[in-house]
Amino acid sequence: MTVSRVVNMKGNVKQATAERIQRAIAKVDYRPNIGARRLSGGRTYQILMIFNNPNVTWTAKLLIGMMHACRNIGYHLLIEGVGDYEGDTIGLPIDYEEITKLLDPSRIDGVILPPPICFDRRLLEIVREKAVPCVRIAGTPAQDIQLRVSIDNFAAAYELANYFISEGHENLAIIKGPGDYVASALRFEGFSASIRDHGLKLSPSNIQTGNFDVQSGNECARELLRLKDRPTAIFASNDEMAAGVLSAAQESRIRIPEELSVAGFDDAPIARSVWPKLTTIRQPLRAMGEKSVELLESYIRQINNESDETVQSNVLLDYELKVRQSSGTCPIAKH
Amino acid sequence: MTVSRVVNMKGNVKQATAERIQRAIAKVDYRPNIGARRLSGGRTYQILMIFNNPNVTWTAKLLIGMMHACRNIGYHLLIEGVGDYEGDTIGLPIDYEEITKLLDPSRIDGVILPPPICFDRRLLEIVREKAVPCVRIAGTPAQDIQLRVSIDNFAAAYELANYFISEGHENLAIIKGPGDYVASALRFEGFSASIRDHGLKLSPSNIQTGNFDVQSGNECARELLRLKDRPTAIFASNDEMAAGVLSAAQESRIRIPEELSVAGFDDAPIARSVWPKLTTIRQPLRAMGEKSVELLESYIRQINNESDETVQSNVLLDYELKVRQSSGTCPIAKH
DNA sequence: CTGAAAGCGCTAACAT
DNA sequence: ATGTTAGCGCTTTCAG
Repeated sequence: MTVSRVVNMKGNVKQATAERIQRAIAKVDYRPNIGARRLSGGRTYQILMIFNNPNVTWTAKLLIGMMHACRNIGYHLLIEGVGDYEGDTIGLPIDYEEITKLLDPSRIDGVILPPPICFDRRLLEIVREKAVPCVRIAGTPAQDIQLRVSIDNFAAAYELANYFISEGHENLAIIKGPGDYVASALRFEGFSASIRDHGLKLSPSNIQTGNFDVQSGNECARELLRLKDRPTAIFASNDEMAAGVLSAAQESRIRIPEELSVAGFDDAPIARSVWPKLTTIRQPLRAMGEKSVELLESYIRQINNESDETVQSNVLLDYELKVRQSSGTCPIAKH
Repeated sequence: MTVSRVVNMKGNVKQATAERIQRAIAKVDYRPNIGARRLSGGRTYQILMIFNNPNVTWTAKLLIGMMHACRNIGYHLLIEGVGDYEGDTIGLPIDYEEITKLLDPSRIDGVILPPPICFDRRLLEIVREKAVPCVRIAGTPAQDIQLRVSIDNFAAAYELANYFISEGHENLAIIKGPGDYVASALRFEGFSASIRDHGLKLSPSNIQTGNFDVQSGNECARELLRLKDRPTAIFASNDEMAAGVLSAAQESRIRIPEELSVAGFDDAPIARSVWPKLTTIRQPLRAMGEKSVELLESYIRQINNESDETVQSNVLLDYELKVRQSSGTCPIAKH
C-alpha cells in the first residue's frame, strides 16, 4: 500500500520510506500493471484522440507527440478515425452515435480533439454533457470546454504579412481555409490586420477560399494570377494549397520568387519537397501533441483532487517564420 | 464462465445456450474489460508496432489499417518510434537495449515490423531469441520469422517496365532505394528482368541510388539527365524520389511527359500533389496494416492452441499500376 | 504515517 | 455442457 502511495504521489509517506521505495522501484525496474490499476481504481488510464482530418501527415505528427507523452505518464492512447480521413476532401459527416459510445467515461479518462473535429458544435455539446475532460488543439476557447493547446494563429499570419511588406510587396493576396476551421479564420484576420496597419488594402478580389488541398490551391491561384492587377505575393493558409499555387504559377510560366512570392503554413513535409521550397510558418505539431496529453492529464488529476496546482487552461506554443526560396523581394520595388 | 467461453469461442457450448448469450451480449452492448482479461489470462492483448521510417505519411497509412483491425479483434495497439523518424534521413542507429525491453512477452503478445526496421538482422535475432510472435511488412521471408505481409515488388516493377517499353521507351533508367531495403532491391530486380526479357539493356550509368527522399531523387535525376544518351523514362523506387526527378527536369526545362516519362512507387499523397501527377504503383498500405494484425492474431491463437486452422505465413496483396500524366509515349518512337 | 481486508472483471483449473 | 473456486496486481476503505 505504501508503495502505491509513493508511486501515485498521493497521501503522506515519510521521506525516508519514500526514498527507500523509490530505490527499490528503480532497482527492479518496476512498472505498475496498467490493467490491474484500471480494474481497481475508477480511472481507465486511457485517452482517446478522435480525428477526422484527411491530412494524415498532419495528424501523424501530433500523434507522435501524444504517444510520447502518454508513455511518460503511463497512459494508453486510443485513436479513432471518423469520417473519410483517407480521401482527399474534408467536411464529411461525423457519426455522432458512434462517437457518443466512444466518449463513455467508463472507457476513457479524457479526449483530445484536433482540428477540424474540435470545431464541431454538436460534438462539443456531447462532450460537455458527458462531462468528459477534453483538450482541443487549435481554435479559440469554446463554451465550457476551456482546455486548449494552440499557436497564436493571428500573430503568425500578422508576422508573415509584415515580412511580405518588408520585402516591398504591396499587392498581397490570401487563400483562406475552409469556413469551419477557426484557426484558419484567425490567420485571415492576422494577415488582414497587418495589411491594414501598414496603410495598405486587401482587395476583395485578392481573397480566395480553398479547402486545404493541393488542387484547391491550384484553382484559387489561377483566379488570382488572372487578375488585371496581379498580386505579387500570395499567402496560402496551409502548405498543400501553397504547393498548388506553385504549380499554377509554373503552368503560367510565372517565375518564383522573381515574379511572385508564395508562402504557406504548417511547415509540412510538402513544404520542403516542392521546388522551390516554401516559405512558411512552422507549427510545432509534435510539441502540441505532447502538451495536449500533459494538459489533459494534469486536469484529470485536478478534478480527482490528486493535485493542488491549478491547471492552466490555455497553452500557446511558439511558431516560427521559415523563409525559404518561394518568396523574396517584390519585383516592382526592385528598381 | 460459459459467457467467457462464448466470447472467446473456446471450449464446448451448446448451440442454443451460445445463441442466447450472444443475444444478451448484443442487447447490453457488452464488451469484455481488457484490463481484467489481461490480469487474469496469460495474454496481454497488446500488439506492438515498432517503426523507424522517417516517412511518417507512409507509416501512418499502415497505422490506420492496424488500428481498425485491432479494434475489431479487441486488441490494443502500442506504437513505438525509434531512430530519428522526424528527420529527413534514414538509417539512423537503433537503440537495441530499449527495443529489447519493449519486446518483453509479459507486456505484448506480438510485434509488427514495417520497413526498414524489418530488415534489421540484429533486431530479428532479438525477436527470435525472445520468441515473440512477429509479422514483418514487405521484404522476403527471414530466418525463423516466417510471418509476412507484402506485395510482389518484383512483379510490380516488372509490370511497370513492361508499360514503359510498350510506350516505345528503350532507354530506361532507375533510381534504386537504399541498400538495406529488401523491397527496393526486389523492385530493381523486377525492373531489370523486364528490360532483359525484352531484349533491351539497362546500362550501368542508368542506375542511380537514392535514399527515398525528394532531395536525393533530384540529385540522381540530375546525373541521369546529364548523360550524353539521355534516358527517356525514369523509374524512381518511391514517389518522393520521383517528385525530385520532376523538379530536376523542370530546372533543366525538360518537359514531362513529352520529353521524359517518370514513374514512382507507392501512390503516396505526393504522387497526386505534384504537377504533373505521377504514374506510380499503388501499394495498398491500409489493407497491409489490417492484414498484418489479423495474421499476427491468428498466429497467436494457433500457438496458444485456440485454433485448429493452420496460419498462412505469407500474405501477398494486390498492387496496381496507376498511369497518370507524368508518363507517356516515347518521343523518339513518335515519328 | 503505515498496514490489512476486500474487491474490481476476467480466465485457468478443476469439479460436476 | 456448464458451474465453482481461486487469484491475477492494484486501489479503496478502514484500522491501527
